[in-house]
Amino acid sequence: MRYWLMKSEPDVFGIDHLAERPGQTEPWDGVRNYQARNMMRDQMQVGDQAFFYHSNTKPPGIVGIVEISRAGYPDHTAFDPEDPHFDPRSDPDKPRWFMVDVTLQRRLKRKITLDELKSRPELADMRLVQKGNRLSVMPVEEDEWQAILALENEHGE
DNA sequence: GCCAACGTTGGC
DNA sequence: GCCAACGTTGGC
Repeated sequence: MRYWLMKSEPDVFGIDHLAERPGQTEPWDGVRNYQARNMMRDQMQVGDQAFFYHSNTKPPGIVGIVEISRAGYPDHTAFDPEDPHFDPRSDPDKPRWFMVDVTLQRRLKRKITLDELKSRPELADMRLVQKGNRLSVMPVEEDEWQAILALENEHGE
């Protein structure tokens, strides 16, 4: 079992949207970055867990935990000209983009902010806290995962 | 709203 | 294959 972190803008698709979906499950569609695509297509497995991170909001941070409930499969939004994530280069017979399904496991008791993650020496190696990071899907080491969960029960800054 | 960082595209 | 131009991400 692996651990991940997945970013989304709460105005576009946040944890409240996920909570309202049938089965609290939703395809993680629209990812158009090859590194993120490769991880979803090749590495994510059913049962893996991921932090749900809210980006482009004040303050950005981790708000919940989701489980990967379906492994990588073609992102059909790339085939639909009406869809904002349409990509004419993705052929249904040879899809360029992939997605997974995520199911809400639980919300965190409080948002663990990016500032807080940055302040922790044990998390300094996380790609999330490094300058210029733009990857929307990234692996999280098990010790980092546990360290972040431990923060949940501490007071915020 | 700004803009630094970074990924992608395409001319050469 | 290089790299300038361009588009996007995402913190601030």
